[in-house]
Amino acid sequence: MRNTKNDRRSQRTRDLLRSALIELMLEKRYSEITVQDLIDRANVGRSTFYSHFLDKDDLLIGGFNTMIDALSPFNKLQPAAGEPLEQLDLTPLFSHMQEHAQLYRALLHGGGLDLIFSSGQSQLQRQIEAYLAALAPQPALALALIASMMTGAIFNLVTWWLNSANSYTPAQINTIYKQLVLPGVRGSLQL
Amino acid sequence: MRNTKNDRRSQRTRDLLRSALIELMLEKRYSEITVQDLIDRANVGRSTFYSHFLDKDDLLIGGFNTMIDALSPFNKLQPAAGEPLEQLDLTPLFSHMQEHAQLYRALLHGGGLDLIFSSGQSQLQRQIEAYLAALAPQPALALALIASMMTGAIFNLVTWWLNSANSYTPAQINTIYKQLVLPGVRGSLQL
DNA sequence: CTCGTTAATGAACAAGTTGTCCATTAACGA
DNA sequence: TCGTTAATGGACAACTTGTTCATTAACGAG
Repeated sequence: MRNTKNDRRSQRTRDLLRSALIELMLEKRYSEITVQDLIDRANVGRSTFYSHFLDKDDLLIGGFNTMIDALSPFNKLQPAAGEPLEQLDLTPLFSHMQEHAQLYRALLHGGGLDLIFSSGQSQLQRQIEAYLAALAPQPALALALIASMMTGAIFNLVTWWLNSANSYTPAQINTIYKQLVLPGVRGSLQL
Repeated sequence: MRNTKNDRRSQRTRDLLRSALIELMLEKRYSEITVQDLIDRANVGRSTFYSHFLDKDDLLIGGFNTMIDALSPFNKLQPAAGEPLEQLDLTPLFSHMQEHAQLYRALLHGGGLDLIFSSGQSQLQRQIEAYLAALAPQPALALALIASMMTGAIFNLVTWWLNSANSYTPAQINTIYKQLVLPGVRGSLQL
C-alpha cells in the first residue's frame, strides 16, 4: 500500500505552495494574489497546483487548518469543577501563535481573514463558550455573547502583539489578557 | 457652475450600484462578486461603472465612508476633564448601526471586512485611544492595546447583535458593552 | 537494484473577467 | 430652450481560471 500523502514529491509541492502564499501575503493583499503568482513563486506547474488544491482559498484554509490541528492540546481548556475563573490559561495558544508568527503576520498583513474567521475563530469561540458554561450556572448575559467578546479580544490583542516590538512573552500576554478581560467577564457570569 | 455630484443621473447610478452591492453581498461572498454581477444587477453600463468608481473595492469603501461620515457627531466622544469612565456613551454608534443594519449585515455576511478594518475600525480605535488618553495619566498598559481590545469588543458585540434576534435597543447594547468591558479597562488605566 | 506506480510537467484550451476607449444618444439644469 | 454632461453599448487586448492529456521523471515497496 502506497501512502499518497507521504510521497516526498507531494510534500515538497505542498510546502512550496504554502511558503509561496505566505511570502506573497507579506507583499500584497490576499485578494490580489492570483494562482499564477503562486505557481510562479513556487516554481510549480499549473496542473500540479490544481491536483493538490481546489483553488486559492483551499490553499489558505488548508494551511491554516494544519496550524489549528497543531493546537489540539489546547482542548484541555475545560475547567475542573469549581475552578476559579483566574485559572484560565491561554498561554499555550499564545505560544503557538508566537511559534508560527510568520503565518499569522502574513494573515494580518495580507487580509484573507474573512475565510479564517469562519473556521478558526468560531472553533476557539466554541471552546471558550463551553468553558464558561462549565463555570457559570446563572450568567447575566448570553454566553455566546461573552465568548464572542473574549475571542475578539484575543484576536485584537494578538494583532497588537505581532505588530508591535514583540517583546512580550506568551505568558505575559496571557496575564495582560486576563487583566483586561476577566473583570468584566466575572461580573457578567455572576460568580 | 454645474455641480457634477448633484446631477440626478450620477446620484441614481451611484445608488443603484451601492444597492446592488449590498444585495449581492447578502447572496454570496464579496470576493466572488464581479463587476459584471454589479452592473447586471444595477442595470448599468460597464463604462458607467468605471466612470464612477475605480474598481469593486472603491465602491465598497466609498459606500462605507459615507456611513462613517454620517457618524461624525460621534466625535463628541471626548470626555470632559475628570469625567468618570462610566460616562462613556456609545449609544449614538449603536443607533447608527441599527439604522444601517442592512449594510452592516451585508458586510458581516459577505466578508469584505478586511477592507473596512483599514479605514473604519482604525478610525474608531483612534477616537477611543484619544478618549482614554484624556482620562488616564498613568495607564498600566499601552493605550493602543486597550483601545484595540475595546474596538474589537465593539465589533464582536455588534456581530452578535445583528445576527441574533435583534431585540435589544442601542441603549441596552451600550449598557451591555460597558458592563462587559469597562471593569477590565478601569483596572488597566489605574484610575 | 528493479520496476510498477504515481506525481510533476507544460502546453493548449474555452470561458470568463478586467479596465479602457469612443462615437452616439438622451437626460439634465441654468 | 440649448449647451453641457452622463449613460450607453459594443469592441478591445490582456489576463485569469480551471481542465485535459500525453510525456517525463521521481518515488518506494519488495
